[in-house]
Amino acid sequence: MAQTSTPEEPARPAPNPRRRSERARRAILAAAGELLGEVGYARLTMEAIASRARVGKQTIYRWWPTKAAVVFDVFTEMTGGAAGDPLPDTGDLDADLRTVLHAIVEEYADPLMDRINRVFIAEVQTDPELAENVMELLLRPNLRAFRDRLLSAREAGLIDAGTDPDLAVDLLLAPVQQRWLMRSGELTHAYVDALVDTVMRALRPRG
Amino acid sequence: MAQTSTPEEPARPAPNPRRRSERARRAILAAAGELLGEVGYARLTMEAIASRARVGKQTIYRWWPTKAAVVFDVFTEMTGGAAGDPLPDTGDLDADLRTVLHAIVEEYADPLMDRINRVFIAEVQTDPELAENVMELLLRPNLRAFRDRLLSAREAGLIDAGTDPDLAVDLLLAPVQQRWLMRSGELTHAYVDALVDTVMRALRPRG
Amino acid sequence: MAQTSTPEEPARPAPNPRRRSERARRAILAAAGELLGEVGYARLTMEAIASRARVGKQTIYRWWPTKAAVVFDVFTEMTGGAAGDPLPDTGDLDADLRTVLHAIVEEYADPLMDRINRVFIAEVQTDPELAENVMELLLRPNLRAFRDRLLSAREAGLIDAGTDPDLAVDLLLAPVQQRWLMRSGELTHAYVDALVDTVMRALRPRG
Amino acid sequence: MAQTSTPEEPARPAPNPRRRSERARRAILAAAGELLGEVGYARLTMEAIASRARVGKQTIYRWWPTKAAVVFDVFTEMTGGAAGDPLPDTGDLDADLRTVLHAIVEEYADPLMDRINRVFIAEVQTDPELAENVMELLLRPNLRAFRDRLLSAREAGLIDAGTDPDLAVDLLLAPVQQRWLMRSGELTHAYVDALVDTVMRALRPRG
DNA sequence: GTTTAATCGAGACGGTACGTCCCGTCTTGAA
DNA sequence: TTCAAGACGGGACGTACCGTCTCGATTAAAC
Repeated sequence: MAQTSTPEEPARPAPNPRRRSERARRAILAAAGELLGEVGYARLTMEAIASRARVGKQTIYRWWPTKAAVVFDVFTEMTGGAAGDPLPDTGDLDADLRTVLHAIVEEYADPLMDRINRVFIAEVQTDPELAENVMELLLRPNLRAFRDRLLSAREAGLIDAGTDPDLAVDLLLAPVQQRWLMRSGELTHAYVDALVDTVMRALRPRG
Repeated sequence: MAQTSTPEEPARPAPNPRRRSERARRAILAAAGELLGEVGYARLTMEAIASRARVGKQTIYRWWPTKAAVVFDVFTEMTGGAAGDPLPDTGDLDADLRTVLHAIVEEYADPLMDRINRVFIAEVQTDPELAENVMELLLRPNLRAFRDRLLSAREAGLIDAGTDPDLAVDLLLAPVQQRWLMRSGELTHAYVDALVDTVMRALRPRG
Repeated sequence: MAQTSTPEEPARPAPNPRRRSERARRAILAAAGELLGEVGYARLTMEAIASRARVGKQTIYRWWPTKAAVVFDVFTEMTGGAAGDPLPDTGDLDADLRTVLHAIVEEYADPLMDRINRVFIAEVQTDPELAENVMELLLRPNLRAFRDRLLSAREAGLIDAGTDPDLAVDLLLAPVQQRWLMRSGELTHAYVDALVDTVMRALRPRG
Repeated sequence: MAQTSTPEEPARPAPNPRRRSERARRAILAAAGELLGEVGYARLTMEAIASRARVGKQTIYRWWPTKAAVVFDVFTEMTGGAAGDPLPDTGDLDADLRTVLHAIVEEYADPLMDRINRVFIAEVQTDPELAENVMELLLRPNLRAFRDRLLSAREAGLIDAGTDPDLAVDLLLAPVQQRWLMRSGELTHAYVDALVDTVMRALRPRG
């Protein structure tokens, strides 16, 4: 989750994870989390993390290649790997989608989540390896959960047999994420309801 | 287009734009553009821009508050304010949308555009003022162009009278931008075609 | 006097001495001098000098290549280039030598001079370029002063015409410096008197 | 020879020398010696010694308090405690002195001896405890050997009865060591011969 | 011969300082 | 006044070593 570099350029002899200090790991992630809240990502420094965690800088660099990697672990530690829980399946597809999308809207409304999510979006643009990590660990599981719910609905005949599930997922998630990301419009529950209504109109089984 | 700070805090006597050196301005933007291509945004420094442009650092700081502002101007200089051109209106809404979305896909496929667009996405997460500039000058015009085309189609009875044009725009653009942004899936012309098909199914006039 | 490196390896564009800040120069030398007295040379750090002098570290590194070079300038600033004053010439050679050697003994007895002199002796063992500087600016002038006095005495017929002045200088200075340097014996005025007596016995004109 | 600290401050339970690994001791001294030759004393690090010797750092710190102490043992291991051998006594004092001083000149001409001797000179300026060790184990025996030879010559009536043997030793050794140490002049056999000649002139029995 | 406690190789740890890179401001002539 | 140039005070970087501190895995002394 932490290691982002693959080609091992400078041949530093690779630290032994069995001897890693759990105490230091926790202190670093805690310090990073606190500072992230206090000063934001741009003004977050490795030096400040080390000093707040009462840890040598080397101890951070030994286990994380970059500031982004540390923050990434702060995040995964926080959410406890909740990403990818399957969607509820009450039989009422519209209601289930609404439930989950409302929850997402709530999450984006939380200032800490907002901030930390924006950090990833920003970092991911620059660091392709981090991008892959974020995709694989945070996004893809969610996309899959939606996809699975839609597939089960398709089998139940609730949506058209010809529906491309990936496209359907994009139609449900992308507008929400886009509004949040670009602040291109208000992100309300009403918006989500209208979104689900409209998308479902396109997915309904055709004659 | 350059000044991103509004309240003129530090009482520096506000440079006189009439005496501004056009030569320096051009050299700075050119140097910034080149370096952006060579090292990317994160490793782009004011110092390097100044040195490449054979310009004093002060000359940059006199006219742009931040690195992001410089790059922003590089971008607007490049696109020549093309943002916001109205969509073609051939009467065939599906075809018009496809045309424009295919063009967007092409743009994202251009490495320089890809890179520079990612810079904005990243910066915008941190700098709310830049965010507003980007929204106002780059995004909103495009959204408006789509919106106008959809409104004209609604008037022509091609899409349902109850259609929320903002939501419709989101449905057409967000999936494309999302795929590009998060690299969450291939961004092909076939995808765009399927997208337009599906969205139009939701928008068609209902009995 | 400060620059100790000759081959200009990394091609850093060589700072312009005309624009050098006298204020910073003075502050750095003052801070270095104070700290040298407080913690000694081994525990003296560039960081502490910079911080005490309220100066960026780069400002030190811009003008001095090493800690030793800074301390070297502290020293030359202190002594004001006094090295190399000609010896008194009262006509009484023995008395003149005694006067000067007693003064040297006093100088070595001063704790600050002791400390700073030891720094040079130590550094000079490692850094041949500094060694050359020290030799040329601090030692050689003194050796020359002694040599000149002995030559004038030889012309006056006070010492044997066959005397090698360089050897004679060594006989007068080396034992004093050696005792101080290696702490191999007490360095008293009585010792100096006996030394002059004995050496003069070797130098007296022979039949 | 190794322990330079006297009062056993930190109550660490004092390692048992009987269980000491001879293999490790040799490897450490060998590694230190090699590295000393390769990178010099200033760039010699405990870490490098440990790694080259394939030894834990603790094993070094267990038996030597400082880098200087290690190098000191490298040296004593090398010379095998040859310091302090009595001077030859052929009856011809001048010849005996010349013999020994020529040997010293040869020693200083050997690059490894030159380097290692300079290390001690340098270290001794900073570390008074090491200074005492070096004086006691390396220098004083040599001084004593010279002194003894001169005393026997004085008894034989070869030099004046009033001669202070300590001063006489200084007159013979200090100029040689000084020239080597400060590189203040060439250190040739001719120089040594002239030195002995001149000094002996001062020491000859007076009417 | 076994036991057992100290030493060993290894290397992670909390730290300090290094020398470098930029930041954004300030100062100096020349145009 | 603006410009090119670049020195300045400062903050953070990522690295190198310091000397201390665990870890098992050998030893070698005492049983």
